[in-house]
Amino acid sequence: MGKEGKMGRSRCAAASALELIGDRWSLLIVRAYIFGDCREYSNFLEIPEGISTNILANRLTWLVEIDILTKHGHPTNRKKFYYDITEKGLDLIPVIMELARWGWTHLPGMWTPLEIKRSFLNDREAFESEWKLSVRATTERYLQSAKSTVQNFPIHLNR
Amino acid sequence: MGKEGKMGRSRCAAASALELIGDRWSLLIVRAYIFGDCREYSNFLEIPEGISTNILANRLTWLVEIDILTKHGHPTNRKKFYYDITEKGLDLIPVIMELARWGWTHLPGMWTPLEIKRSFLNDREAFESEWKLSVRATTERYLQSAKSTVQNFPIHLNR
DNA sequence: TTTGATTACTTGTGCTTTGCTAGTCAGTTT
DNA sequence: AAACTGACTAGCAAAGCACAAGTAATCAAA
Repeated sequence: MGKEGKMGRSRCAAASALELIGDRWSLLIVRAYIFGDCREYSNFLEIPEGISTNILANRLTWLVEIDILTKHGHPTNRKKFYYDITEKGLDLIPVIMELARWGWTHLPGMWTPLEIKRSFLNDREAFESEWKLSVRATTERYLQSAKSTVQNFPIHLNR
Repeated sequence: MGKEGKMGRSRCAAASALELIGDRWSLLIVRAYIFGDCREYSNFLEIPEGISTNILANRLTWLVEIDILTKHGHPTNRKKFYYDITEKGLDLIPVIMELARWGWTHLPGMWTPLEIKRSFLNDREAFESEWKLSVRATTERYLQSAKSTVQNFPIHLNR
């Protein structure tokens, strides 16, 4: 991909992080995964910021390449795929949350649930580990419901 | 500028923050200010990632426009300017540090002083307020040394 | 079993942003 | 007065992105 390119690749951790995920879309996609429950291509296409198809395909490939997401065949529908997130990806929660915190304290008109603000500011570590569990659980539920759909309507007799 | 453009401007705080400072250079410039003691145009030009002049001019204007930096005439040299940082700008310390933490824990070969890691991980709030003081002090020193240069060599008699 | 929809892309076109290099120009030093 | 500095602009090529259209595989319905 185009990312490893020109930049003198300093050994500054912040600069290198930005080199990998500092474009207009990567963090937004990770946010949509973690906080927006997106698991499939089509889910990401629907995020309110409006990403275009080619860029989405491009970024998903990239995020898999740098080991933030992993890609898997859908358990029951062979034309679908779903994405899982790695520890490295989940570890972006603090980055996204600090960005959000900056936004809600300095920009007008932001919509952020009070409960989220409160629990994040109250104990960041606890917030992070709770959200990690919640993300895993969402993936679990997503996969379960994929399977149960088939169990509930095995051969579409009920209509 | 080009930033407010296409994006549907969701009310998500993280997305809006990224809309303002989520490009390849803005955060790097703020980092160079806070952690690299850059105060003048020419200082920023020398950061190891290598920013080009037009982009730098553009981003500095932008950062002033969104109230992260402020621009001032140099106290003793009328062709120079220096930049000061606002509270809104200093409040990006946690964002930059979380990015750095992600980088040093997940990317190989990063150079980060152990003391910084330790003190950040030990108490983030303390780290932030200490650095804020340090940044203010650096600006103070920068301005003092500009003045004292003149005091030490008032009419350049001593060489 | 053909027809039509869905899903996850790829391709093509044009606009916008970036990156590099080379000026410019006022103020400063020599 | 000449050379130098600091902060930009200008010009152009390359990359990134948006929008529209197309494709290939799969699935569902008639």
